[in-house]
Amino acid sequence: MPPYYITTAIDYTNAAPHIGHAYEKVLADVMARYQRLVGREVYFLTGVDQHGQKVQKSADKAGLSPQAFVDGVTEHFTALWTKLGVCYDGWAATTDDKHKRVVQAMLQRLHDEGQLYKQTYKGSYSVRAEQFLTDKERGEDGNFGEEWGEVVELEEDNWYFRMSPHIEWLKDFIRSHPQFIFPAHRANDVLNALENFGSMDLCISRPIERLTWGIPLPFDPRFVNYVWFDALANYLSFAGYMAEEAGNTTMPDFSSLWPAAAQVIGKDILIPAHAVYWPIMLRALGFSDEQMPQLIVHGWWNLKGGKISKSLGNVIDPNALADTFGPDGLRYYLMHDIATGYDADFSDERILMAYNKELGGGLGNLLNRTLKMANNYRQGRIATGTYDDDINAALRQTVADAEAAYPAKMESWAIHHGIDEAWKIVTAANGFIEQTAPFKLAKDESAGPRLDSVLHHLAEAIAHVTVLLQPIMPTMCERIREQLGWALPAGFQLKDLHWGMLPAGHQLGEGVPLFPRVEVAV
RNA sequence: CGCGGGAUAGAGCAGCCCGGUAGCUCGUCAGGCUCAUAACCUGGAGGUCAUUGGUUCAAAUCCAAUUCCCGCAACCA
Repeated sequence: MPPYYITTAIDYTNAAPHIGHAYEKVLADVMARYQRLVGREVYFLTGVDQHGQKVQKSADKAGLSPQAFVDGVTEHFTALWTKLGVCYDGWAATTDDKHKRVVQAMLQRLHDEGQLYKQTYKGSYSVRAEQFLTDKERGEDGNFGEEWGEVVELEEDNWYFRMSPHIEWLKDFIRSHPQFIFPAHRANDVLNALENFGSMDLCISRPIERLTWGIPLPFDPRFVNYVWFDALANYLSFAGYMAEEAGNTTMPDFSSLWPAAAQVIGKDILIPAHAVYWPIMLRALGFSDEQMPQLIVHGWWNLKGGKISKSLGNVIDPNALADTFGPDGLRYYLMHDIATGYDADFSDERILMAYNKELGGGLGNLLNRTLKMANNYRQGRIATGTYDDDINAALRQTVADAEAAYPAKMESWAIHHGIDEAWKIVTAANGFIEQTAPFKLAKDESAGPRLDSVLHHLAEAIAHVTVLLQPIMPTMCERIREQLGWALPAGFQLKDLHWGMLPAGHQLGEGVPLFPRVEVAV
């Protein structure tokens, strides 16, 4: 089985990361961890898009060189990923020389093959916005509004990429490959957009008089590349594409990674960038239909009602949320309260509830009460014995059912449903305690064997939960296992789950609350 | 008639693809328990599954129409 190559959009280093950036990276990280859990080799690539006019302007404003400016902003991203446990294998920074060389090699090749051409464009140019204006920017009266400042007629040469010859192919490809875009309904959006696309080619350059902060065109030094062959190409360059031509060493083996199994992006950059430009770029470079990647298009976190709690601070700052609820608390919320591909409303009340009621009251409390009883009654030692009954069997069945249903949910990006499966075990185990009342069994000498079996079932069930939730809450699952006195054996895979992972005589640890209640006046 | 998404208990949502007693989290009310992070368990109240029509023995689920909300292209996940 080939490695699982998963990418995310690379974030534009013009401002600090917000909740949406965090969601996308955590989503990809959860899938990467899940794939590792099922034993697959994973290459997880994420990074930052550092070139462009906005960066150049922001850097000027801050009195920094563009590189110094992006380095500073980039640190906010890398620090957040470290904090949130986003564990990537490759870091795609577009100012990386390795990347620049590949982009130049790609462009040179397309140029040599006649897929690029130079043309003069004449139009209305806003000096203030530093961009050409189209009819869309015209106001009701047909003139450009004051917000554009001085508008002049300007003539400018630029390089273009021939996209028109591929538009019909793309339509056919999308229709015949429903797997290309997930969720499927987004494909209709793309096809609809393509109908109005005409025969537009893509402008891929800016003259250096206007933009210097970019990758120079190798065949025409008076221009730098503009956006797409820089930003989108990261998925190729950092996977080892054209490494030899570019003189890059120690790169991944491209042939084994491509096509990417999942390219996780937001719905805003599907059209036209990822669903139009990107596949056409790939095709122009010679990739076949079978070598097209799969796009995973996620929705947005909206702030409905704009209700922001002062006591929580700026509620959409992922750093503040991670400080309050822990990195894994935030990861849990971000994965649980949204269906992949759809939008959700961010709610500070909901994250507080998810943390206190579900993580604290549900999972955390289950662990804590189990360990307390085991330590009080049995010095934390597991005894398996021969006692069994229907109540025990029912709990084992719940565990088995959840583990049977879990993989399909995760594979299909229904992360919230995967979590639900794990939670069925948590709920059943809490109910199991009420049914069996180990605290009563402890007072009855003759009930000793049953008490042993009850405590064993609880500890074992929790161990199973930590495996299912491992991709979502890696740190907390490990902490739980520490308290259980148990660790995942080296090379452990999902299929290695079985009843009896905690052997007779196993020594449990001490219970310390892992999700201490957060008290906030919302 | 541009396209797409949504409409399910007080709130937020799942279920819809593959029709068969309407489910989850929270809130609320009443009990229970006492091992536990003021937590846990049980039960109740609360829903004409937006509307209308169709297919069917049977529709939240399939089909058709209607209404209302939310998005929709350039450097913003």
